[in-house]
Parts: sequence; C-alpha cells; structure tokens
Amino acid sequence: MQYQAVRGMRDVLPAEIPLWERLEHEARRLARAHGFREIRPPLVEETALFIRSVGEVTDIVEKEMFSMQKGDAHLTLRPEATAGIARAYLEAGFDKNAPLQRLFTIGPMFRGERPTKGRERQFTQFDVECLGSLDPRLDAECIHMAASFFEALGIEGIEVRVNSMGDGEDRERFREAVKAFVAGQLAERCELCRSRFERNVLRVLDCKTPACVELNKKAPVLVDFLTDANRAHFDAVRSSLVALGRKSEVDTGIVRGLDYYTRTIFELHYPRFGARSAMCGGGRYDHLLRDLGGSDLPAIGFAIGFTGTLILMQELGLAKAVAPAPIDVYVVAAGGGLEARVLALAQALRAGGLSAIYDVESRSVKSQFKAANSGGHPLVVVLGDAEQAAGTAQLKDMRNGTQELVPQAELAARARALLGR
RNA sequence: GUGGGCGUAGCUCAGUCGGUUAGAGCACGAGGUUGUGGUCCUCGGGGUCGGGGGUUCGAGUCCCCUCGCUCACCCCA
Repeated sequence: MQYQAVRGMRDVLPAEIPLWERLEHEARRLARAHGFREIRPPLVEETALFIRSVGEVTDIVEKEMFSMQKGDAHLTLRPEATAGIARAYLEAGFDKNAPLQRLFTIGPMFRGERPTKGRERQFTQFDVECLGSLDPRLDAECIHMAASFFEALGIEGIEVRVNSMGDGEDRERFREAVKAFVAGQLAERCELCRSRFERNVLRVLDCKTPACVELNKKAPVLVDFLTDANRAHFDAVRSSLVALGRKSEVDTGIVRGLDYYTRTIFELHYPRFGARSAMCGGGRYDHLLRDLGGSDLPAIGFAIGFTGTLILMQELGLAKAVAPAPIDVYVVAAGGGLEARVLALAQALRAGGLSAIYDVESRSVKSQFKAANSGGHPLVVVLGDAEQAAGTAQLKDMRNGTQELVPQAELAARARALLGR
C-alpha cells in the first residue's frame, strides 16, 4: 500500500463513531452540569507558549513536540490543552472582566512519542479548566467530575489519589530535603534512582523497585513541608471531597511532570492496569496565567485521555458496538431507465423527513434487496415501469415482509407511519 | 531510545523438509426462469506472499538489510 496513516495516528472508522459520540456526550453533559462552557482553541500555537508553560526541561518540550515553521513563525501542534486555554483566557480579557471561567474542551493533542498500547501520537482528551479562583471546593469538584466521567460510562473501581506540591517556596524546601535524604543512600538505590537523583530527584519517590519502595517509606513527605496556608487548602480539598461523598487517598508519591503545577495535584487510576493504570491527571497551576503575561490568578484543571478510556471499556466489556441508526428507506429500481425517477423519489422521501438511499450500480432487483437487507433498512420502496406509469410505488416493510401499493405523493407520510413517527 | 513478537486476498488465518499454476473461511460480485431480502447451492473477481538484496536448478519458506505494525521497558501530559 502506498500511503498509510502516519505512525501513532489512526483513523476512527464509522463503526467506532457511536462509541466516541458516547464519550463526548458524557463529557459534555458532565461539564455542563457543573457549569462549564465549551471552548475550542486552535490545534496550533506558538512554540514559545508551550516552552513557557509546560517547561523548558520537560520531555514534552525537549523531544516530543510536533513543530513547524511558516515564514518567521515557529508553531507547534498542541501537546496538551491547558496552555492554549490559558492563552485564550488572557487573549479574551477574561482576567480583566470575568476572572472566574469554567471551561472545557474535547479534541486531539499531539506528542512525538513512540506509540505503545494506550498511547498514540495523536490522542483525544477531555480537558477541563477552572480559572480565576483558589477556592478548594473547585479542586474537589474537578476531581469529582473526573471520577464521575468514568462512572457514567459504567467503569467501577477508579481510585482517586491526591497530593499537594506546595507553591514553590515550600516545594523547594521539600526538594532539598529529599535530595539530602537520598544522597545518603545512593549505594542502596537502583541504578535508575541514581540517575534520577541528578535529573529530577522527586521522581525517586515514584520508584517501583522493591528496595527503593522500602527506602521511600522513610522519605520526607511534602505535606509536612507545606506552609500553613497551603496545608489549610489541602485539608479543605479533602473535606470537600468528603462532602461530595467521594473517596480519595493521599498519595505522597504523586509527582507530576509539568513545571506549572502547584498545590493540589491528583491522578485517577485503574489499579488492575498496572503500569498503564493512570487514566486521568490534573492539578492546580496557580501562577501560569501570570507567567504567560496576565494577571496572577490561580487555576485548576485535568485531562482524561479517550484512548485509555476506550481500552478500559473494551476490557471491561463496556464497549459493546452500538448499532448506528439505519437509513430508513432503500429505493429499489425494478427495470432500466428509472434512474432519474429513483433519484427524485429518494429526494422526496428525504424532504418528507426520512433518510433514504438507492442502488447506484443499477444491479438486479435481487441484489438490491440483498443490499437493503444487509444494510438493515426497515423499509424498501420498489419502483417499476408499471408503478411509475400509475404514479405509485410498492412500499415494503422489511421487518415483517408486508408490502402495499402507495401513491408516490403519499409515500413519505405512509413510511413515517410505518416507522411510528 | 532499548529489547521481544509479527508482516501471505478487504478481514481472520493455513501453507510440511525449499519443489509445479499460493489456499480456506468470512466478506464482495453474478446466477439458481417472469420484478422481492434473510437460509441454502453453484460459479466468479481479488494477492509483486511489506520492500530490496543474497544463497539455490528452484524462495512465501533459508540468510542479510530495510520499512511498517505490535508488546514491554524508558519516560510521561
């Protein structure tokens, strides 16, 4: 085959569309119920926006961006949605007029990573951002919404894990403490952790090697380093979750990878999936708007990947093929020379509020009926020379085999009656 | 980036020790008397065996290279 979809990007074929529509529908319904409005920023932003927001030394910026140059402009396909929404928020002047904005978007993101199960180079996310407020109830609502999305799709057993990263001052003190803690035990650590010690010491806390897990039990906990204000915020988030009836656990091992996160961070996991258990990630980014040149307003958001969600649904047997609504009427031409009349008849049915198609190959009547049958069309209209001469047509109900002769002018009404509409 | 597995018809796959014209099921098309589906029967179209090179009288089969897919790891939004 000469051309194929580029690595890590795939076609969502018609058969899969009903399932995708279901995910999109649940996402929109949930977001709107919580007062969020849809926003659709461009898929492409200035490269500098991502460097500034996501962080210069992150993997995303270092090696995973799809970038292009057009004239003097350096552009990049969005690797995540937060940066673009934050930019749109500022560009629309929301920070000056109406700081509190509950926004969401659903659409494709791009990362130039090697694809594996559940991870693609173009992937769709349900992304929710609540900008302009530090109220901890919003943190809890975001977490609750994310978990509710999975539940709405019939997925049980999602775990909510929350943590706080502080807001820079206390996080820095924590980092130093971890570094000091790990420095004394490098010999006992796995090779990976020794390299993490240099690159990003906080990742050591996330290590899965048994020996390291044991060592980490005595590691400093960020929560202990929080300032009074940040501690109070974290406690309020947790009590708000209780008020929502949402179970959660504090996981001091969560260390999200992007530079802009502050205070509350959280992940939703499906534990049975092991290494691919992370289904959702999010958190506060209380200084991103300022860093992008706007007012210093706090914000929180999360993103859920559809790819992982769909895999989960498939493995749980929840992705049953939803039969798309069939085309109502298949128009059969019984005889030659009726091409134009069949076309007009199909159009008349459409004008009458029905969906209709006909055979474009001028095949045998038998073939046309076979096509009508395999297409699942409930009704067939048969037009032959005799009917055409009389201004009538046969209307057959494929569900029970009954057939009647109907004046062409009344076809649409009669067909609607048979379909109960 | 590292390692494993896999590339034969639209799909799922078979193809022995290297041996004639590469097969099956499903799907698709045409028929099975007049203009009517589902089941059944008959027939048919469709493959540069991922690509290139090599070994050989002979390669889908063996060797090398390459491309792609996939899984795990690394990393992670």
